Amino acid sequence: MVKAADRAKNPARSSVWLEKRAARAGGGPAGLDRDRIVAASIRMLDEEGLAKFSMRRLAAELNVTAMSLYWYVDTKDDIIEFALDALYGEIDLAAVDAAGGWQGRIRALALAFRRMLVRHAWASPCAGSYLNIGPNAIAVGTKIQEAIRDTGLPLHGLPGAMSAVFQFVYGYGTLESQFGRRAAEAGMSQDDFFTEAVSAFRDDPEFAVQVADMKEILDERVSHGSVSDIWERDFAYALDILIAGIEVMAARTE
Amino acid sequence: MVKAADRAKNPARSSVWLEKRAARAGGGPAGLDRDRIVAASIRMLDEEGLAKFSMRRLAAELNVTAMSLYWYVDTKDDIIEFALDALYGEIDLAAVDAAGGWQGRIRALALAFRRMLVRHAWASPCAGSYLNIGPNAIAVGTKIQEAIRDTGLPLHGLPGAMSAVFQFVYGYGTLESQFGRRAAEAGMSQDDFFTEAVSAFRDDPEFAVQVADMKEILDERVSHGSVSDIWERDFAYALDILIAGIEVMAARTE
DNA sequence: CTGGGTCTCGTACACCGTACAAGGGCTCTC
DNA sequence: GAGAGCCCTTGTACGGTGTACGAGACCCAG
Repeated sequence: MVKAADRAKNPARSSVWLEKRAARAGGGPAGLDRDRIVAASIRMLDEEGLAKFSMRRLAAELNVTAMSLYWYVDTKDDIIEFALDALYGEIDLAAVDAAGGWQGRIRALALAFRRMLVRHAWASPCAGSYLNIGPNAIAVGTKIQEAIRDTGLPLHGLPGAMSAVFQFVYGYGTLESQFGRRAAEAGMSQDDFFTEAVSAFRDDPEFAVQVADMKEILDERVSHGSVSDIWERDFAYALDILIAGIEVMAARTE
Repeated sequence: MVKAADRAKNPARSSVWLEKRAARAGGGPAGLDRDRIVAASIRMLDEEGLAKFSMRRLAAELNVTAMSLYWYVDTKDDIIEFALDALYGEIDLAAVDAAGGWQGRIRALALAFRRMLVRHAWASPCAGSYLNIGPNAIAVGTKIQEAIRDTGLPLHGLPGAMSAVFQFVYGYGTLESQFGRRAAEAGMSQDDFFTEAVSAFRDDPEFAVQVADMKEILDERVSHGSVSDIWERDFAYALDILIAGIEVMAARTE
């Protein structure tokens, strides 16, 4: 029974997870349920994207009216925050433990995180602007901390190292997933889309000099294979750099 | 005179910059102008945020009706894309050249990029989902390529190295700016906001074990100073890792 | 039978992006 | 001077959005 009046007491709550109230039971005639709402949301977000996702459409999917959802949830943002945390749950932490050494665990975590972002193109805009303090996000964060802690870096370097690796993964996953999303929306393959995007400045005489500089890199890129091969290769190389860098910094302070 | 019919021929154009049409002159009675529109947009976005930014509000700011804007611009998204590119123009590339060595130039570029993202909290959600192929973005990208090229890394490693550094900066800037934005929206200092966010799991008995693991890091963090000091320190350390990693990888292939 | 909680729905409000057509004012041509 | 035509601005309208509010429908306890 948290109605508007109660909600108004907490006007700028910055995350659902800071709300202490428990989830609604949900044995009503419509068979609604917070978990069902979140699951349906993820399905719709995956299929139609963040832009088309609306309370009315979600409600229709669940054979219910929009306002029914508000019994289980305070705002649309809360649904998205729940959905986002559920995505963190897709990351298989047991598999991470199976990898050997902190290097292996960091690689495994980075890859799983990146794959999650790419699989759900709506996730990275959300992850970027919410707090990510749900239980699944925290669990992933803890695993990350454990891995970073084992690098042998000094205490004051641990947060920086965590950022170096996982803010990179977030950025990379964002780039990759949004590129894929826009290509799909334009009805093109990623390869065609890449060609079109490059054409924006390749054809512009003002950028002729710059293009000459880039040409070598672009050519190497194209000759290497498809865009999706490139995503893999560059990601792997970046991780190599990061791990090498951590090893060096750890050795320096021994 | 690109009207709806013409626009429909290019239904899913993925960037303003792929449009060939030149900007509208704009000597009309209202003194409107694409540059004026973009400048006003940046001002409003800085002050009120992406969520409150609307065509009607922007038009009111310019003493004009919403539909007038559509003479100079095809969609709201186009305005944002123009505004975003203008932000890249704030990055002082001449100052970057003044820094010594590729290490210095990478540090200078990274810092300037991060500062830009933090100064304009609306920028990182946008930068994440648009293509960033406007003239200013390309100019920055070119400077980045030049710096990376001088690292001595093999050709096939250059894109990965670029990503390692600048997707990290993007991710870090996103985290920092969105954290600042949410704190401001909640009417708190970043320090208070941080405390509240941590409390979400610190108080939860389920996470007691995890918190024990984190405690050392959190304590070190708090003892080090304010949140904004921490942002600086961790960013610097992450860049140290990245540069060390690049140096190692370059040496390996010599 | 009568509450009162749990859940769903209908209606309504303010706001959004933008399509469309109707102008006003200017300049250029006859 | 009259008219045509372009540049720019506006009014109105459509189909959406999130969600506040109040009215019910159902069920279970007293």
